This record gives sequence, C-alpha cells and structure tokens, in this order.
Amino acid sequence: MSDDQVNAPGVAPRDPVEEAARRWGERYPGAAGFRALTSLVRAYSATVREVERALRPMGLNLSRFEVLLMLSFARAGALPVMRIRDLLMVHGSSVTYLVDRLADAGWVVREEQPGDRRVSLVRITDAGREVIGTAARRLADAGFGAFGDLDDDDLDALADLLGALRRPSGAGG
Amino acid sequence: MSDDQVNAPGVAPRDPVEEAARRWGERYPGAAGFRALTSLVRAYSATVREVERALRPMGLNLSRFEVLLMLSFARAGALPVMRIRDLLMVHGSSVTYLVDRLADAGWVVREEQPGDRRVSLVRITDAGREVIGTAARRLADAGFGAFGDLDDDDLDALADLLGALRRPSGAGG
DNA sequence: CCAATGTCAGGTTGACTGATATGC
DNA sequence: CGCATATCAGTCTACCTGACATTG
Repeated sequence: MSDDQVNAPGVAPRDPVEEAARRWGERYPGAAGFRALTSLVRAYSATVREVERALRPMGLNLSRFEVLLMLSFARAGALPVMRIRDLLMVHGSSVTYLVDRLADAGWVVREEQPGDRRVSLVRITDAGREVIGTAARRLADAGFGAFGDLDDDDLDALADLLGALRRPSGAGG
Repeated sequence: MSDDQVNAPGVAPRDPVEEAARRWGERYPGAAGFRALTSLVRAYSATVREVERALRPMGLNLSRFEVLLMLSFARAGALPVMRIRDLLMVHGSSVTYLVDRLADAGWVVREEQPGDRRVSLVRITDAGREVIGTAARRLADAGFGAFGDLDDDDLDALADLLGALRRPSGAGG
C-alpha cells in the first residue's frame, strides 16, 4: 500500500476522502468513524457554500435564514431569545447578534413579553415573512445545495442517521 | 404521516428538527431536503464541537488537524499549498493562514519546490508527526464526536450518502 | 439574596474578497 | 504577454468569556 496515485486494479480511490480513510485504517483504529467524520465535514462545507449562494441575493445567510424561518413557524409569530438559542443550538450572544442584523433589515422587532419583563420577544414583521417565503422557495428550487441529487428515500435515511448524532445517547451534550 | 404532534400538557417537546420539517412541508416543497439540510447543519455543529474539545489540549483544532494529517499521509511528507487547498476544499488564503499557525507551533516548515519556484511546499516536521499521532488516537478514543454511538454499518451508510453531496452530479460548482 | 434573561464589550478565530508580487 | 501560485490586507461572521442591568 505504498502507491501514491497508482490505483490497484479494480479499485479507483480517486476521492480524497476515501484515500485518506484508507491511510487512516493502516495506522489508526476507527477508520469507519474517521471516514464518516471527514465526509460530514466536506459535505457540510460544500452544502453551506451552495445554500448561502442561493440566499445571498436576498441579504440572508444560513443562520439568519434559520432564525427567520423558526419565527415564521412559531404560532405566535414570536419567540424568546433563549428559545431561539435552544432551537438553533448556538450561543445566547450569537442570537443577540443575529437578531440585531435581522432588526437592521426590518425583518424582526423586539418586544416585551407580558408577564416576564426579563424576556425579550423577537417578532417577525410582514417584511420578514415576505423575504422568508421567497427565500424558502428559492432554496427548494436550488435543491438545498446538493441534496437535490438524492431521492426522498436517501434523504430520509441520511436525516435519520444524522439525527442520531445530535441526540447523543451518552452523557454528552 | 404521524398526527401525534399534539403536546399533551407537561409532555416534553419533540425534536425541533422534526417539528420544523413538518411545518416546512405544510408550506413549501422539498420537505425531505429541508429535513436533511437541517439535520446536517445540527449534526455538524454538535460533532465539530465535540471533536474540537478532544483536540484542544494538543493545541489543534479540526482544520489544523486535517492539514497535519494530510501531510502525514503524503508519501513525500510534504504537499504544495494548492494541493492542500483542493484536498480540504477551502480557499488558498485559508491554507496560508493555517500553515502560518502550524509553522508557529513548529509542526510544519515551508520549503521551495525544486523546478517550480512559484510553489511553496509544506513539510511536516518530526514534532508535527508526533502530535498528529497522539491526536489521531485521542480522536478515535473520543469516538469522533458522537460517531462512536453508531456501528460500522451505519457509519458506512452515512459516509456513502454524504459522499454523494460533495460530488455534485449536476451543473453546480 | 439568588437565579434567570438578555445585552454588551473585548478578544479570537477563520473564512472570504481582492490586490498584489513572483515565476512559469 | 497570459496564466498559475502564493501571500497579504481588509472585512465579516460568529464564537467565547465575563460583566452587567433588570426582573422574578
């Protein structure tokens, strides 16, 4: 196994991820885990790049899109900052930053929550609903990055497997 | 599919990703694609957080780990900047930045490539080989984030599906 | 007083764009 | 000359920590 670019007969590991996984297996344990990790990282970066290209003309990136979408899905049309933080699995101060940007664009407003004045409710505006509707359809048209290349069965299987990663069975978090 | 989204009083909320996917399906096309995209984003962020926690004690993060690992896998022990860029699917200037950090730590050195003085070869040092060996075993011990919760069949299936995402079949780029 | 919510300031990371040298 | 390689300057995102005011 000392070939750099020479492929053994019948096998063509031209993909850098497969090549790296093979070399990992020669030296370290957990080659399947390494291959999955590397695939995840590359797929993420390729996908986010595509998705943000589709969103950019509307003044959105993926994080802002997600905040706005969650607000548009909320029955009350508004969510507390802490709730957005939990839904998106980001830091509280990141939510403050994101909401600032969305408020600059006029897509959300902050308001008090009656009954608990510590809470700052983030409410989507009509302009926000308009841009999120356009953005959602554009994103679907763009096939969600490269997800358009997969059929629904593959997409479901992928989402199921990925779901196990964000719900760690152990004591992680 | 399931109509049991009703929240009985006191019942824990369901998975936010599944909830969002359901609402997407009520309004927009491509619910399976949206679900897969959202799962990817959440799984990535949870996984990278775990992985970087495991690497941090050695002064590495995921990007630096990957550069050093690719160098340790290269037969010549060195790669041109452009080759690293292609392997990691990042910008050339990002590679310059990463190599600066690795060189600061004494894990790589830059040298000229004989025959083409435009090219700057990045070579891993003995110290670099030492740290990458330690880091690789620690990462495997840590289960590659939450990948340790999946068996090899699931990991292979996941990597296969993710592999399709980084090899766009369409006219995308 | 203590706990929770949210904002803010300051520092760090790393990715991107665009403008350069430099060499083929 | 065009083209490729790599670096650099400047910008932007988003994270983190810790402090703080406000409220329950």
